[in-house]
Amino acid sequence: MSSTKYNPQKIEPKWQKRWELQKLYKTSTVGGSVTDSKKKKVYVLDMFPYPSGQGLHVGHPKGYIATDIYSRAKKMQGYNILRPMGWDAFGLPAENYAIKHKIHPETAAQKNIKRFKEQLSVLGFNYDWEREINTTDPKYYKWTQWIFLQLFKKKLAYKSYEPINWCPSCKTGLANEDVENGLCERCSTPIEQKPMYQWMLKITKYAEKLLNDLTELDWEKHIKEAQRNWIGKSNGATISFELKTQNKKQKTTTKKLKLIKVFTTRTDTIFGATYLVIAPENSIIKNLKLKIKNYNEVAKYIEKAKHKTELERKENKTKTGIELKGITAINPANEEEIPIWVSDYVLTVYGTGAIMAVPAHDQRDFEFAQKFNLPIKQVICENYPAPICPILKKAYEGNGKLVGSEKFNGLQYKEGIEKITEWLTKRKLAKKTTNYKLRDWVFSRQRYWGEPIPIIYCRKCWENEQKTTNKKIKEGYDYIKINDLEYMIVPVLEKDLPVKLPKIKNYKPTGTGESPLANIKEWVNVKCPRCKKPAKRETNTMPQWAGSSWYYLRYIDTKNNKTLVDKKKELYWSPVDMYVGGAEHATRHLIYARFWHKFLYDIGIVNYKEPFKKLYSVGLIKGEDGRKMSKRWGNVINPDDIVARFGADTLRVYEMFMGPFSDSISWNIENLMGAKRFLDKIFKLHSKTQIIKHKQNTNKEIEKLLNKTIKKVTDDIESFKFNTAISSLMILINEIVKEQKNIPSSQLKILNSKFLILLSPFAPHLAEELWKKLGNKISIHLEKWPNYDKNFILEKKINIIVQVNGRFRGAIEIDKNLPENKIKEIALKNEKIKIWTANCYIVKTIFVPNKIINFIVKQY
RNA sequence: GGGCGAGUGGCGGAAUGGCAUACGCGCUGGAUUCAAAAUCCAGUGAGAGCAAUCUCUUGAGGGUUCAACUCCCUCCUCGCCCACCA
Repeated sequence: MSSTKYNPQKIEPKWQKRWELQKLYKTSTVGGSVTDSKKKKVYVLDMFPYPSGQGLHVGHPKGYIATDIYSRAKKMQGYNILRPMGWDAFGLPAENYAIKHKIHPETAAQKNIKRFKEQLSVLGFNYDWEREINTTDPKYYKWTQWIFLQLFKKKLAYKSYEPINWCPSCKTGLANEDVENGLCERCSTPIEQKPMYQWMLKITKYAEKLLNDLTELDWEKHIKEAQRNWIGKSNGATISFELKTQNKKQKTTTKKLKLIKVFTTRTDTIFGATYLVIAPENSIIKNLKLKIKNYNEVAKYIEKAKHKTELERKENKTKTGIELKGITAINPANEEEIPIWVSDYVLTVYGTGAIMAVPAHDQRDFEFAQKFNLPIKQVICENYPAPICPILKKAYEGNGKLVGSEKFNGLQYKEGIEKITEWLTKRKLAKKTTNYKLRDWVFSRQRYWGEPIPIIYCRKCWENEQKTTNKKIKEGYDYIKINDLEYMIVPVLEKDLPVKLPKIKNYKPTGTGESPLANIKEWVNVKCPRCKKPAKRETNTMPQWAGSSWYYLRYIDTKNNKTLVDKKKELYWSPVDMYVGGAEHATRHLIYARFWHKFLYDIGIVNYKEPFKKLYSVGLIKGEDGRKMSKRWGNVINPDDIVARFGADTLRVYEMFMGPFSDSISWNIENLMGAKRFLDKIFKLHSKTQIIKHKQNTNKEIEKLLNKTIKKVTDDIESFKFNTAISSLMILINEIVKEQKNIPSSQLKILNSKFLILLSPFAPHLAEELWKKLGNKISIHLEKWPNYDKNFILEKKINIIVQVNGRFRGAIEIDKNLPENKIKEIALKNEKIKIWTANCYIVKTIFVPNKIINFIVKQY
């Protein structure tokens, strides 16, 4: 009848089909029944995949297996579960793949999704596929566009013309987050700075909230730290330096050119500021043009700096620069006249784009000063009163007290910052300032495969506006100048959403700063929704990160045509209780999604401030050679092959048993065989006819072990320690196999049932198969999770460790909670202990109840 | 340069103040087999010993403690993230 060999190839597809037919994993609809909405919920979410052309490798499912186990266990523990899956299919990689293989991106995306879904389906996951979403579906991106319109209404989406990161290979602008070490994150091409019109999202307005609310989140520390660093808050002061032309007595007259402002966190070092440095792109330079005697040379330097890629700037550690001749600045602290330089080691995008250089206490300034022979003045000393300071070999960046700083001498540097800032502020020369490294999000891409930005440019509206109102309108938010003609920026009406991405033949990037959509006349030319006169559509598209910044909300209410998500349903299901994905998203997806979520909260769309309550990051599965799995190294392992050879349950158990979930560990086929053997052993135990001896007593030992195992597996699943959960299951099964002849059949049956329930989240197919074999009619996955009996775990007899002088010398079995003096008596009578206490007297006894007794002894 | 984390058998790892090396892999020996695979049994950190047993051992050094893989300090090595951010 039933086969005696464990045959996953046969049983796994069988159960997958049945589960699907039974709709075992359909999420219960909330709102319909009272009991359901009263039931506690758990929302378990994987970072949805980007369906690439290569398909999945064995590393991808690791996180999905973990969430599968977690959600299965939670369901059995009585929770309402939401566990959906979907596809993040817009964006550069999909488009580049499509261009390379000469297939339309839409066709490629569909093909890749199909392949991914097939690969996932053989692993036996409990996704509710009725809630599948796809970011490229117009019904979905309608709401991505809708969010953009809301951002626009609140002036958090604006147009700006400034130099941004440009990838010459992908032919598009990129966000700061898409650049790694000066290279394009997708294709590793050096990034250039190119000024162009861009849609920007004002994420900086949320910098403080994004930073502060991190404390509430139950996330791994390193992810939170990564976000903190990325936001990069620093408190300091903006200090004004007055300018002087070469004609020393005559200060510059133009009001605009009177000052240069710098940002510093170290006001205490201002007496050591011996020159100023301005970033080449800083507009101050152009404004000072007439005063600069060597302007031509300066202009040349600036031109050269502009053409350097980010990478060249960073790689070339030797500092370059040029002095602005004919113009100097006054150090507001000591009234000293100091030179002004231009150098590309100062960034335009941070602070004011100008710095006060303190070469004695900043290594970068130090290098620059040395190269150009500028004075280096030490104002912080480690020892105070300072000995004659030796000539510095490098900048002293440590702590210390102030010297050479007139009345502030002797102050601890922190106090110095306070006092000097106060002193300058009173004279209106400084202002406390906070700066962030976080920059506004460059939100437009000059590419085809993305959500169209729902904006229309109307010349007529601009003209009407000029005629009819005196209202001040603002460039970027309200109008835009293209080729010297102004246009009003008109948002698409909400009722006209979605703005569908037209299907076109030529979708290759143009490189002109416009997307290929610009060539589709019939799409670009539209009626203005305001004045109904001819107008033009925005042709840039949204970046890859747009759709993924809110997808977790849509799963709650996938089919809603009226709103993004029903607020009541959102109240019930949000926030995501368990979110699992790669750590590489710490400063991209996770920060963007938090930003959008906070915005949606502020405009009343969602009920909670934060989207993801708890977060675990998946550790990488490396190749057998220890390198990252990649086509390049030929070390990629395909999950389909593993499933075909060993079965999905083996793959699942192995990947969870490899080691700690967040660690990256190399694939090892022999270890995988170990997981297979574990499942074989279970199958074998169940297929053997049990020989039953009658009238046996309940086996107390195995009962105790069972209860311990229930506790261990339950706790370990909760804290994502799957490796030790599996190890405790192994211990239990080994013991059952060994002891089965000493276990009465009625007890063995219960034991086996409970074991299978504990196993079922890890190896759902095998557990189901054996569950049926035990005679059960209803799926094991609908069973209740077992409780453990505390009384079995709390043992009556316990082992107490006996130490002499802190060293282990034996263990004694005693009744639990025996008083110290009794234990002492027993221990000292013990033969083994006697050896170590002979001829000694006891100086001290350390006793930890039910754990240890330690005698400190000395020889007579 | 800054931030975060890690270093334990031949390997993946367990233990997070209280018997270091659970569990798995590998290896060695044996059973089974014509033979192999699979399976089962025994052993497996190092050193000494016939043995009971003892000594040493968690990257290095120091400290706290009756007791340290675990806590503190210094150093070394590796990994990840960020980086001319003033």
